[in-house]
Parts: sequence; C-alpha cells; structure tokens
Amino acid sequence: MNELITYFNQFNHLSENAINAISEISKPVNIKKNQNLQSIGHTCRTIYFIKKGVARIYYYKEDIEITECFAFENAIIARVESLFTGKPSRKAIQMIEDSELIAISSVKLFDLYDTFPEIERLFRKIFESAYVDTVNRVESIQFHSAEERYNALLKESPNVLQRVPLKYIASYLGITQVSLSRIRGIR
Amino acid sequence: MNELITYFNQFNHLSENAINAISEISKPVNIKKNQNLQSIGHTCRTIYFIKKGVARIYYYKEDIEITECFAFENAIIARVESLFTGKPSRKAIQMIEDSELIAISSVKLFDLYDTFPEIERLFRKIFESAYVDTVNRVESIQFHSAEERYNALLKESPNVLQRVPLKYIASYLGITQVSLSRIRGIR
DNA sequence: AGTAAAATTTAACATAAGATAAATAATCAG
DNA sequence: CTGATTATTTATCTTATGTTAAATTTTACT
Repeated sequence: MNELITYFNQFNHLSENAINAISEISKPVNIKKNQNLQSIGHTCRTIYFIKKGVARIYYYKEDIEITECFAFENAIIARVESLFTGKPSRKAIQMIEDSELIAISSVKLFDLYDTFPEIERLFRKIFESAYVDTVNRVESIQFHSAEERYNALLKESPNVLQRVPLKYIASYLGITQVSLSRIRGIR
Repeated sequence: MNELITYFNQFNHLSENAINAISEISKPVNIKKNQNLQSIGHTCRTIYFIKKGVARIYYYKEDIEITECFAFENAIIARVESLFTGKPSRKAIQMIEDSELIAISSVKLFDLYDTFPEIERLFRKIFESAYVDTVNRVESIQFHSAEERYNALLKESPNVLQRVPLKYIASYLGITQVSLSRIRGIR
C-alpha cells in the first residue's frame, strides 16, 4: 500500500483512520501480459492503482480497435464514463505487461465518502486532475497534427515506445498504423 | 437563484443553509453580445451559471482562434484547466448573445467545502459529469469524421445553428470554415 | 533453433480536409 | 436606407492521412 499512500498524498493528506478504511476495501491483483483487467459490457465498479505495468483502455468502432489512453506506474485507471454514470462500459482495460495492481471497490469507496469527507475530497481532487488532463487532451487531438501529437507523446512518456506496441499508439493518436509508420520514417 | 437551485438538485439536494451560503457568494452578471466574460491570461476564480444566453470558451493557436466548447442555458461554465490548477488560463469566455449569468466566486466556494460537505459533494458530482462529457468529446473528435461530428452536434444541440456563427462551429469541430461550408453544401 | 504468427514498414493510389482567393450573402452602424 | 463590415460559400490547387496490399522485421511457441 505504500506506493498508493504516496500517490494519495500528492492530492490530499489522509488520517490513519482513512488510510485503514481504504486498505480494507482494497486488494492486490496480478495480471499477465495482454490480459484484460476489465471487459467490455460490464459496469465499472473498481478503481485500479498501477504498482507495476502498463494499462490501456480500448474500445471498438465498427470492429476497429481504438486505444483511448495509456496508464503507467503510480497512476489510477478507471473507465470513468461508466464509473460516474453507472452504465455498462463499451470499453475494456487491458494490461500491456505483466502487472501488479491494487483494486479499490468503487461501491465501497463511495460509501466511505459519507464517513470520511477527507476521502471524498481526495478522490474529488484526483478526478479533477484527471479531468484537466482530458481537457488538455481534447486540445491536443483537435488542433495539432498527427506528427505534433506523436512528438508530444514521446516528450511526455519517453519510454512509451519501449513498452507499448505501435499499433496501440497509432489509434491513441487518432491515426492508422500506416500513417504512424510514415511519420516515424521521416526522421 | 431558482434556476440555479433546480440545476443543483439534478446532482445533489442541498439544505437551506447550504443554499443560503451559496447565495451569499453569488451575484448576477449581465453581459452584452460578443463581450468577453473572462479574458485570456487571468486565473479562473469564478464559476458561471447561464440563466440566459450562449457562451463559448476560445483560445488562440498561432493567431487562429479556436472554440473549445459552447454552453447554453441552465449549464455551468468555467475554464477548469485554470480553476483546478490555479494557473492563468490561455482561454477566454465570450457570450455570443446578450446574456444573464450568476457568478459564483470559486475561492469562496472552495472555502465553503470545509463547512458544507454537501456543497463539496454537489460540485464533485457536477464536475464528474462534466468530466464524462469531456471523455465522450475526445471519442467524438478522435474517431469520427468532420461530417459525423457536425451531424452529431446538430442532433445534440439542434438550435446551435440559429444561435452560433458557423465560424465558431467550424473550429469547435476541428475543421476550417471552408471545410464546414463544404460539408453543409453536400445536402 | 526453426517455424508460425504478429508487428511494422513500404509502396501505390484515393480521398478528405487545408490554404488561398474571390464571390456572394448577411449584419450592423450611422 | 445605405454603405461598410463581417460571415458564408464557392472554386482551385495542395497536402496529409486513409486504404489496400505486399514486404520485411520482430516476437512467440514448440
């Protein structure tokens, strides 16, 4: 749990009681490379913290697979459009490497919000931050060329190339594998 | 304040005390057509509720003006990437019609969170919902053609064409005015 | 190690959208 | 109401990215 507590402290400091309460609704999960952590069609009821490994959220548009985002160590991952609406998700979460995660039951977590306003505050801040990232992503996708986006991704996550197949990166950037290969070929 | 309370109740019911506390930090604002409500370079410290009118958030990419989003009646608008980070915003908010708004001081609002967990919860839910909208917007921009996005916008906000100049709609869709005109010309 | 499968690149051609400029239509100020 | 300004459309040409297919490289499995 240490990594998780360090992660939490970036957003909001928790009392020992609050930490214990979260510990009780969390459990370790290990997943092999390429396995799905959560599958399409199920409602998201778990928030994951990545201790080790790389995750991606993906979905299908007319049988073409599209990667929505990646997440690396010391980050949280969840399909928020399902988590916050209670509707089944059209998306899946897959681990790209052998991974170690901490699974936090979102149902139990949301119950804790009543007893621990500090926990509600913590997750409010975590998701506010994720919201800001998503607003910035809109800007990035909408108004930068594919090449600019590729370079921005490399700058932001320099090791993404070593850890993530290019086919996933291509759809994350909103282009085809062929286009990405062409962009990479230029230099 | 009635419209605002109705809006709040969609997310979280508030006690009378909480409503009064929010009333005290809110004030009406009237803005003429085409005036900026908030300008580029300032840190966002106000959350607006639109009673009447249409707003857009816009910014510049290399002296080309880009519309990030629109907001209509009975919605909240704020430059969240500044609101949640405390950094100056590169974006402005402009009212596209003569408008009536309620301005809520975000600094005072965030102070209220300590006294009224129900207010913190309310805004947590409001911004979670906005976050989900933004996640869906990423999907819309990234994996639908300009024409699909135009049709989706019309379906979602059928009166947008009557109220918003096409040049704003074009950059919102991530295309040029010329392209939009071409798409519209097809039918 | 050797083979099959998967990932990536390359090539050739097609298409959607960008850029620029000019024409037309709509709006606004006096 | 009229001229000036702004918004929108149309036209032409250019370019980035898509599509399909094949070639090559890498990875995974026995």
